[in-house]
Parts: sequence; C-alpha cells; structure tokens
Amino acid sequence: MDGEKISRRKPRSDGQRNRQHLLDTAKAAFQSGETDIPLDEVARRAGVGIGTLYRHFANRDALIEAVYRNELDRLAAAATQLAGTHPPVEALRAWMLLFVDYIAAKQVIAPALNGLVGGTCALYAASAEIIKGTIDGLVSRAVKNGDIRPDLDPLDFLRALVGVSNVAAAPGWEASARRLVDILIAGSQPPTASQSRT
Amino acid sequence: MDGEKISRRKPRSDGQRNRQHLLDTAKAAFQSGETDIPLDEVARRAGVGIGTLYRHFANRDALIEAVYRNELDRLAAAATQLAGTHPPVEALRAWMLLFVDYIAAKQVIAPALNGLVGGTCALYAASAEIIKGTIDGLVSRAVKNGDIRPDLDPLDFLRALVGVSNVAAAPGWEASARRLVDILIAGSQPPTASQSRT
DNA sequence: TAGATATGCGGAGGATTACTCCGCTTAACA
DNA sequence: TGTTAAGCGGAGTAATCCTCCGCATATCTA
Repeated sequence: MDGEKISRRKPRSDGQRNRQHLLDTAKAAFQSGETDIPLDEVARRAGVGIGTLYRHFANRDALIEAVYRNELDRLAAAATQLAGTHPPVEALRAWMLLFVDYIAAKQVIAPALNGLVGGTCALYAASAEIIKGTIDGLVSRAVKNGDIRPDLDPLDFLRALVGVSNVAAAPGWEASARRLVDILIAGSQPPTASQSRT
Repeated sequence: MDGEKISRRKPRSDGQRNRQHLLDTAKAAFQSGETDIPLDEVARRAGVGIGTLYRHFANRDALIEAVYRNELDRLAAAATQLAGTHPPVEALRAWMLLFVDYIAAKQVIAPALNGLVGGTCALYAASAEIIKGTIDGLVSRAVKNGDIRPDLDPLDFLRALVGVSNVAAAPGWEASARRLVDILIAGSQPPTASQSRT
C-alpha cells in the first residue's frame, strides 16, 4: 500500500540547495517576528520562484514544520548527550535550562512545541515522539534515583516548558523561565524532609 | 487631544443586538475549533451583513479580543471573591484550579492569555493590567503570610498557567494542569524544613 | 402621530495572499 | 555528447480581508 517511489537518479544538486535556501530564509523571517510573511516574499528572498517553494513544501504549514523539525531534533540530541554526562536530576535540570537558552536564542520553537504537546493537529507529529521520549527518559531516570516523585507524568514538565516558551516575547521572560525550572524541580521532589501538600 | 465624540442620541437597539449576535456567533465558532473561520461566515451565521461586522469590529483581531475580554474579566472577578473567603495560599491555589476548570469548559482563553503575558502585541492590552493585578494580589498576600518565597515574580505563576492553557487540546491535559498547580505551589514554598536549591 | 436626521445596514468590489499548472531549463546518466 | 526526467519559474485562479457608499430605520422633536 505504501507506494514508495524509488528514484533511479541522484537528487539534483540545485534542488537541494534551493530547498536549503528556502528553509534558511523562512527560519530567519520567523525569528525576526515576521511570522505571517507572504510565501511569495519568502521565495523572493531565497532567490527562487514561488513554484519552487511549493514544489518543496506542499503548503505554509509544511514549510513551518520543516523549519521547526530541525530545531527540535537538535534539542533531543542534546538531551541524549546530557544524560550520559550528568546525574539524573542534574541532567533534567540542565536540559530544561538548555531548553530556555535555546528559546532565548531562537524563538522559533514555541509554536512547534505547542502543536507537539497539544497533539491535535497533525503538524509536528513526526517530532512529537522524539521529544516525548527525550523528556520521558530524563524524568524516569530521576525518578529511579529518588530525586523526583514517581506519580508525575513526564509530559507535565514538557507542558510547563511549552508554556514558558510561548511567552518568550515578554521582556523579563528569560529570568522567569529559569525560576520556573527551579520551582518545578523543587516542587517535584519526593516528600523526604519537607511536608508535601495533603 | 482625546476627542471624545459625545452622542446626543441613545444607541440604536438593533445595533447593540447585532453586536451581541456577532460576539455570540464568534465565540461559539472559536470554541468549536473553527478558529480561522472567514469573517464573512461569522456575519452570515449571525444574520448580518459583512459591513455590519466591520462596523462593530475594526478587523479580525478586534473581534477576537472582544470575545476574550469578557472571559478574562470574569476570571479576574472570581479572584477578588476568592481572596475574601480563603486564606492566602489557598486562595491562590483555588484560583489557579479555577483557572484550569475555566479553560476546561471554554477553551477560548488560551490565545488571549498568550497575548496578555507576551505583551508584545497590542491585543488584549486592556485586560492585561486587570489579570496581572489579580495574580499579583493573590501571590503577594501569600508571600506576606509566609507561604510563598518572596523572591518570585507573580507573573511566573501566570506564565506557567498560560502554558497549561495553551496545551489544553491534549487528551490528558486537565489532570496534568492540576498536578502542575500543586507542583508550582510546592516548589514555591520558603525553605523552612526542607533544603532549597542553592 | 408625523417629519427630520443621524445611526446603522448591506453587499459589491478592490487588494492581498495561498496555491496550481504547465512549458522551459538543466543536472544526472549512458 | 545526447537523452531524459527532475526541477524551475511565474502567470493565473480561488479564497479571504477589508473598504466604501447608497439605502433603511430607530430615535428625537413638535
């Protein structure tokens, strides 16, 4: 059923180059706040025709997704690296802070994550499992180590981070985001010495 | 400079009625997920012409804002009431949970709050101060009572709630939101018996 | 009640944007 | 170097936002 078209030829070099130009142009535009830039304009800035844009990306959403996919994958890769070099709860904390830094540098991620955790729209569906698996691995390792209460859904952390990233435009947001990371970790510790609610 | 036009006549009854019809129609559409419904369609469903819609609401954003304004104001009113009947930290907690319930019932609020805390777009600016004042009052009362660390920005809580509300579409989001409220409160307590992070 | 008039209604239509289609160009292969 | 198909470009179509202006009617005055 899954008719995979096997191409005998190597993909054309100019095609790949144009595709990359389009991605770079769109990413730059989104980062600078031009989120609803006309696609004609994206094509023009990338130095290609509008037809070429639509050849590579079926519609606006497909282009946006392609831009965000790459960023999310890099974030997931960082988590794997952190998990190998830090104790569990530190890895979790470090990744969440990295998350914040990442958003600080490139505010492109927020909508992607929103769609990711929301899960309703088919957009970003491909990366969803990767990121979910990432946070799941970090949290479950911290739980096994006794640093985090076991009754928490790892997705809770992701949801909180998504929230932070969604308000990235506010002036003092970055400090706020760092505080929230610590609050989340502090509030998720098992009730050893302190008294938890109820 | 602020040339306020003083109208001698009472506003026409049909005008007010049509405006309300438009608001109700738009609200219903947004709640049912038709967020990018054409405005022509909104006007049609409301039984008025497109010109009438634009007479009452300058553009799409103005219509959306008008829909959300009312919801936010009601939320702020609830906080005032809670503050008068509950001890500080309980009032904060109750309001945050009410927030969650409110979103559960009507998922209309999320984008409004996003714009509110983000602050960049002029949208929702009018309600921003109201909600900010609301959370500020709740948190500062809890701080004075010694339930919450004093080094937290009240907006942090708002930002976290906005995050929760932005992912309201996911299946298990409601339980997650409640857990997050408790995590936030637990993580915000002053370090009395337990040891806080650095 | 009837006339005057400003407030409000309605929808045609201009401008903008998303997306399609198809003939031409050019990189990959023999 | 010739063949071939992958890829390019932009004119054109459809959908949507928003404006404009003549017509209708609710409110006010007498």
